[in-house]
Amino acid sequence: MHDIRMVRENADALREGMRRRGKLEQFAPIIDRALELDQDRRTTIQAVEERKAARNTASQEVGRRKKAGENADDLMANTRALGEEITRLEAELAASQGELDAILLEFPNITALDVPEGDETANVVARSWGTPMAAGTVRPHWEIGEALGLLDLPRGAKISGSGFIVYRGMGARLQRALLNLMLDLHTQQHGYEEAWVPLFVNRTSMLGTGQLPKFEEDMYALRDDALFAIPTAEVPLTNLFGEEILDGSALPHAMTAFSACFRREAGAAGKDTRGLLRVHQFDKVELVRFCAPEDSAEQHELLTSHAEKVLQLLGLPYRVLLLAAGDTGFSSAKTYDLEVFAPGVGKWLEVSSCSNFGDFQARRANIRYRPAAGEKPRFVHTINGSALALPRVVAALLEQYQQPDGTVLVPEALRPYLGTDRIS
RNA sequence: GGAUAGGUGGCCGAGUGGUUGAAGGCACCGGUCUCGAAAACCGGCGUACCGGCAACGGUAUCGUGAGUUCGAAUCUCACCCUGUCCGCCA
Repeated sequence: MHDIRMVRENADALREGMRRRGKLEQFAPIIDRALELDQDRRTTIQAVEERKAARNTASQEVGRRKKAGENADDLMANTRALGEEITRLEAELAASQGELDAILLEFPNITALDVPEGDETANVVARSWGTPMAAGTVRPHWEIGEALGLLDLPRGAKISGSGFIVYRGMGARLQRALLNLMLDLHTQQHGYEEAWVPLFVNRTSMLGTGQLPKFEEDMYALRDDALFAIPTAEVPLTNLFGEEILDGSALPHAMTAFSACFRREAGAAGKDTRGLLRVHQFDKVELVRFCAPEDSAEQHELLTSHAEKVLQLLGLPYRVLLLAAGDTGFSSAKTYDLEVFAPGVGKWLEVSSCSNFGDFQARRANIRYRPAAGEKPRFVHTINGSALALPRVVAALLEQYQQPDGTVLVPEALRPYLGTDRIS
């Protein structure tokens, strides 16, 4: 969410931000409307507060007179009239304010200056690691998974629907092994505090991180309770400190959590849906960092390197994409996608998205910090990223480490967790 | 799910419908004292919005939202949350 003062005093910066995302046409009239509503709102606030001040003064005088046994009927009539006017003006104010609030929640974040303009064709490979195998030299993961009894997609579809995976045998254990590897790495080597969080959260939390109001159709919602299934642990982790003022000396603060993630993928039907490429429920280890604004660029690089470290340990060649403005997520100011190469399907698969949100989420969720005792609270910056999302890592792993005899070699770092050096 | 007791500032804790943003204490910050520290004493100390270059002024805020009233932390209603007891349950 953007500061209404920024919109008011620097509407051009907001327009420029929307232009870089390729959305100026869509948002220009809404920006104008916001400015208009802000003007209305401030005019009405002044009118309301002027009358409230008058009422407060008069009411106190009523009290004084009554205590002294004097008559106050005239004052009371006067104040009653003021009250009616206040009621009317407040209704006006609520209308302007309500529309303005709704609009402010609709603007995406303004991307950072070093983010390239344009749509996804303007994405930039920032760096890469390892040498990808030639595409098409090995079988796709769904064939390997079925042959080794790791995946049972038909039964997943039977009990839940397409896009719901059943892992079996070493396939199931592989989930556990990967999660433990990642959590151990981040808590023991990278300094993250581990959390275990609810999978269902309320509407306020979903608004706080920016999933709502725009993307409600992508979320699973419960029928009888006002709760949503989380699409990522980013939601509970970030909202943990909503409405709080953190101690500046405790920043940056880093949290990690494993969670199941639920996504309806409403707009993605039929696109890259085979095997493990796009599923409705998956496990993921998430990293979140809270920091002071001046540190966020550096903290973003640090978090991204933590996610990369997992791929390096697993020996999976990957590239780091700096997303162009038009491809950058709604709440994000700057995003690196980590893509791992899956030689069986012959594609780069997104396994992590590491974003710097600036104060965008912090404003929505009201997460602040006090730089030092006696100083004013400021909004924190939030940064998060997957490290990593499991299904596509599993896909790449099976394909990359497939052997001519059909078995799958286990990368060194994973062996203690999986309890074997080969899946057969 | 039923019954019952509660939700006041960073924390604890007063508060009769009328100068209550809210006593008191703790914590914190600054100062005096001291070689230094502690203690003691003095002063300061929530957040947000509106107006103003600023000084400052105004408004709101006692779980949330409505309502009664000239006026609500205080009265009414609904909801949320917490404690306790009962029921159910992995």
